[in-house]
Amino acid sequence: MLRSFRELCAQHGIAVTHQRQVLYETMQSMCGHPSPEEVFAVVKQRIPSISLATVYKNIHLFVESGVFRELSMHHGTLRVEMNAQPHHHMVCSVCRKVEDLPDEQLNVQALQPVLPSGFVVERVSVDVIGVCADCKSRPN
Amino acid sequence: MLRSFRELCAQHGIAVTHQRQVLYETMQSMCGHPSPEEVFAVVKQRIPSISLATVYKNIHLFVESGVFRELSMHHGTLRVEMNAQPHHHMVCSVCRKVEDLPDEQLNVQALQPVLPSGFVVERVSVDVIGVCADCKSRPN
DNA sequence: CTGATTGCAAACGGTTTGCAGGCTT
DNA sequence: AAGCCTGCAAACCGTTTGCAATCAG
Repeated sequence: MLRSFRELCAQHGIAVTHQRQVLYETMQSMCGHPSPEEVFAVVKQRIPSISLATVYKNIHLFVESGVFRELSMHHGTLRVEMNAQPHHHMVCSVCRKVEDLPDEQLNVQALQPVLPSGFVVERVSVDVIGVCADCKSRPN
Repeated sequence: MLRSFRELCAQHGIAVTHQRQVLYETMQSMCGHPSPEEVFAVVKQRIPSISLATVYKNIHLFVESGVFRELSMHHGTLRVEMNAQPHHHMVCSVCRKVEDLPDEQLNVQALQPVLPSGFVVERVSVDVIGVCADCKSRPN
């Protein structure tokens, strides 16, 4: 379970640099889902000369090599829901296309979430993440 | 079911303008979840003089007044998942804070989604959307 | 008539890129 | 030694804002 950063890098085929190691440790130590700017501010305390570009490059490297994951598979730009029916989404992890999935096709009531008290639920949204038929058949 | 745009505006307390009406009709007619730029390109065919700023202003107005909804409740900036355990999310619709919800606290296997053939599922991600305790207690 | 809405252009904020020098392997 | 990685500054792109002219109620 407790493995060194060197091993982790070897496993993912990426070089071990000081910036990379401090960034990794910092991200692991931060709770929640901080933004790149927030991570940058903390890393800067240990490496004052680090640049924001390096933080971005390495966060992407970590995500691409599978060390971390992206929080949301959705598009980066504003997307609006015009479908007024209750429904959920199928998201393609390759092309990021989002398709609707009618609520009846999912047994959402069965979820029965155990939540901390104080959180007032408005609705439950399910994303079925995978690879769409188009991306599956496309060679690349 | 079939109600006029005038009625819809009256109901939401917003003024009826030509741009607004064409934008609404265009968005309703586009399938999927087009970006503001994509909507703009289509609306421009009917109103060549319309500006992108107007499209943005009105999409926001539609979302604020409840005519449409936002596709994803997540932050606009890049957020990374450092928690390697299988889990889901509780998202506050007010402050957009995201908290983790361990997979065991949700009966996800019970969902049994009915999917179109050709879609290969990687995982199912559940967002429990609501208002967190902090935002609930905060007066504003 | 009054306030809301529009189109424009400039500003903005988060993110990416090109590049010269430095570090890892 | 070869190539990857860093820091910098400029570019980028989606989005927002300020403003004067125009429109809806």
